[in-house]
Amino acid sequence: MKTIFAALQKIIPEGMKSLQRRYHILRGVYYLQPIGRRTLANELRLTERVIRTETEFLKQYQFLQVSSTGMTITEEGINLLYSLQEFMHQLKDFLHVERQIKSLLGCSKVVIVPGNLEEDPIVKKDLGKVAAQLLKEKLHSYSIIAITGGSTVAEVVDAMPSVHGYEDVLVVPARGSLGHHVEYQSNTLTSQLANKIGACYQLLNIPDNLSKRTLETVKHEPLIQHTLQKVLQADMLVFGIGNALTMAKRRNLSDTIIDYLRRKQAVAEAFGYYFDENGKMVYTSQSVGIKLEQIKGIPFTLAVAGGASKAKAVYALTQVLENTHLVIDEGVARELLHYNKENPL
Amino acid sequence: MKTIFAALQKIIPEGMKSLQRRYHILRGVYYLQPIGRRTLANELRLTERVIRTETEFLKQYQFLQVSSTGMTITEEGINLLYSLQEFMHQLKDFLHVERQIKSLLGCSKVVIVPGNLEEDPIVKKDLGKVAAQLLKEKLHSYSIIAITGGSTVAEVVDAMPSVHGYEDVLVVPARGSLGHHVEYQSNTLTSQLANKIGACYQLLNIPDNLSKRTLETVKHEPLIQHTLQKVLQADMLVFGIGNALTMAKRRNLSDTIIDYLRRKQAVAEAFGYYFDENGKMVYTSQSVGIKLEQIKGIPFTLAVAGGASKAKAVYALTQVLENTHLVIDEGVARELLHYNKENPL
DNA sequence: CCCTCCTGGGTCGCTTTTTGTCCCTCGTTT
DNA sequence: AAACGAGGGACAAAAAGCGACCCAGGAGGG
Repeated sequence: MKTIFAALQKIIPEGMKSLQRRYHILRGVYYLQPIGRRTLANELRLTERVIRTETEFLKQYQFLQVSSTGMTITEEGINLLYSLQEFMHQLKDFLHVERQIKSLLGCSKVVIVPGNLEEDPIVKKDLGKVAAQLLKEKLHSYSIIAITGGSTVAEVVDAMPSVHGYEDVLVVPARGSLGHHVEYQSNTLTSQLANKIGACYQLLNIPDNLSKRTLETVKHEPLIQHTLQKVLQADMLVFGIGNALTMAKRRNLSDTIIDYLRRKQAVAEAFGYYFDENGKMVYTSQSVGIKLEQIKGIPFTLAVAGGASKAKAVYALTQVLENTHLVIDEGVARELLHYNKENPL
Repeated sequence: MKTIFAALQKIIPEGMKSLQRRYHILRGVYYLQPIGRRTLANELRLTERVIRTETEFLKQYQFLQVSSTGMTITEEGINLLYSLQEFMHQLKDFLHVERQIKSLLGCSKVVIVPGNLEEDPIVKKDLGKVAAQLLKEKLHSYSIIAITGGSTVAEVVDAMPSVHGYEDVLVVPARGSLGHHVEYQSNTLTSQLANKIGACYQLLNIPDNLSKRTLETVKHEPLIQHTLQKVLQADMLVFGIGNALTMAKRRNLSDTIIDYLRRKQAVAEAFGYYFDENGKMVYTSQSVGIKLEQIKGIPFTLAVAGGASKAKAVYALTQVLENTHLVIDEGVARELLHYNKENPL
C-alpha cells in the first residue's frame, strides 16, 4: 500500500502539490468560515488570485458555498476533508513515523498532524482538534483535570465538543497565572473547558508579579489552599510545550534570569518549569500549583506542541515525563526523526 | 480505503487525468520499446507534442531512457508501472467490480484490466499478460491444453514466460484451422505455447474450405484421429471470445449464413461455435476438434476478451460455460455491470 | 440610521505555460 | 549507399495563469 502513495508522488508531483494546496484552502475555510477571499489569502499566505482560482474550483464541485458573508464549507466538503486527512496520513506514512517517535521517546501515544505550525498557523487548530478528541476519549468520572495556559492549549479547549455527563469532573489550572493574554491564561481555559464538558472548576486567582513575601501569604489563603489541594490530586494533565527562551522573553523575565537560563542551556518550558536538553529542571517561575515530583505519577498526561523549532523542547519534556500522550505537527515530527539518526540512544 | 481514492478523484481530477495519461504512455513504451515519439503517438492516439511533454517528464525522473533507437523503460519505470497498475485497481475499485461480475455470471475468477481494447490496442497486451499469469499458475503435470486462435490468445501465448519442467504437458489446437492470419491460427499458437513452456504439441493440419465430403475423409486420417483423441481429453482450454457477426465476416462466411446467424440472433463466437444471447448454440463452422458437450466437463477453462462491444458475447459464453476463468478489460466490465442493473437475473 | 468594512464578482492586460508544427542531424537498418 | 525513423531544437499561436484593479451589496458596529 505504501508503494502506491510513493508512486503517486512520483508520477504526478504537480498533482500532489495542487492536492496539498486545495486541502490547505479547504481546511482554511473549514476553520475560518465564513471568510472572504482576501482575508483567507492573508491567513494562508497565498495570493488572492490563487485563492480565487482554487475556490472557484472547489465551488464548482460543491465543496464550498458562497454567501454574502463569505465562503463556507459544505457537508460534502467536510467529508472530503476527512478523507484527505486520512490520505495525508497514508501519503506521508505518519503511522510509521508515529511508531518510530513513540519508541524513540517512550510515549504512550503519538499523533502527528500534517503541516508546520510556524509556516501555517492553522495547524494549531488541527493540533487542538486531535488533542481534544484524545482527551475526550480518556475522560472518566471523578477525574481531576489540570490544564495549563497557552494558545495551543486554548485550541484544545476550543475544539472540545460540548458534552454532558461529566458533572463529577473537576477542572483546575495546573499553575497560577503565568501568561499575558487573558484569553490564553490557564484560569480562563479552566473555566472554558469546564463549561464545555459540563464539569466543575476551581481557579487559582493569583495576581502577577507579586513579591516573594506577598506570594507566600497569598499561598496560605484558605481558598487558594483548597484549590491547591485539588491540583495536587490531579489525575489528568493537559499542557503545551514551549521553547525555554521564547517563553522567558514572552513572560518578560529579567535579563539576568534569561542569561541564567541560557547558561544552564534550558531548552524547554512547560507548566512554569524550565528544563535543559536532558530533562533536568533548571528554573521555575514564582508561582504555585502542580509540583514536579507529582507529575510523573499522573496517569494521563497530554502534551501538545507544534512548529519545527519545538522539537528540542519536546524531546526534553519526554525525558521528564514517560508515557505521555503526544500530539505534534509534522514539523516537530520530522525534526525528531533527525535526532533518531544523528544520536541514537 | 475506497473513500481515499474517491477523494483523490474529487480533489484533483486533472491530476488523475494526467496520471492516466502518463500511465498510458509509460505502458506504451513498456510494450513497444524501443520506440520513437511519432510512432508512439500514432500507436496511442495522442499528438506528438503531448508525447513529447510527457516523455520529457518521465525522462527527467528516470522512468524512461533514450537511445538512438528510441525510448525504453528503465528498471525504476517498470516498478512504477506495477505500482500504478495496483493503484488503478484500487482507484477504479476493480476488486469490487470483479466480485460483482463473478457472482453475476457464475465464474470461478474474474480479472479486469484497465482500459478499453477498442480505444487502446495495447490493452490486449495487458489481457495477454494477466491471462498468461493465470494459466501458468494452473499448469500441472500431464495436463492437455487445448488452445484456440485469435489475436487475443496470441497475446496470451506471447506473454507466457519461458519456463521449464512441463515436458509431460501436451498442447493441442482446440479446433482445426479457422482463421486467416497464419500468426493467429490455433496451430501456430499451439506450437508457440508448447515451445515456451517446453511441452509437447500435436497439430490439426486441415486445409481450409474443404468440401463436406473431403473433410469427412480427412477426419479419418490416422494422424488427425490421433490428435483428435487427445483434444477430446483436454483438461485445460484457453480461448478468446468474439462477436458472432464480426467473426463470421472475418472468416468470409457466405451471406446466406450471415443472414442465418442474424435471424438466429447469434451474438457470440468461440472455438468455432456460434451462440445466441442465452448461450444456445445456433451454428458451427465445418471443422473438427473440441466438442461442445465435452467443454462443460473441462476442469479449467480460461476465456479472454476485450472491448466494450464484446460484453454481450461474454455474457452469452458464460451461459454456456460455468465456472470459467475470465480475463476482460474495463470496457467489457462496465458494460456487464449495466446488464446487472437493467435486467437482473 | 448611517457608515465602514468586508464580501463575491467582473474585467483587463501582462506573463508564463502549453501546444502544434516545422526542420535538422544522426544512427540504424535494409 | 540510401532510406527511414530516432531525438532534439526552434518558434509562433493559443491558452492558461496571474496580478491588480473596481464595483455593488450586505453585515455589523457605532
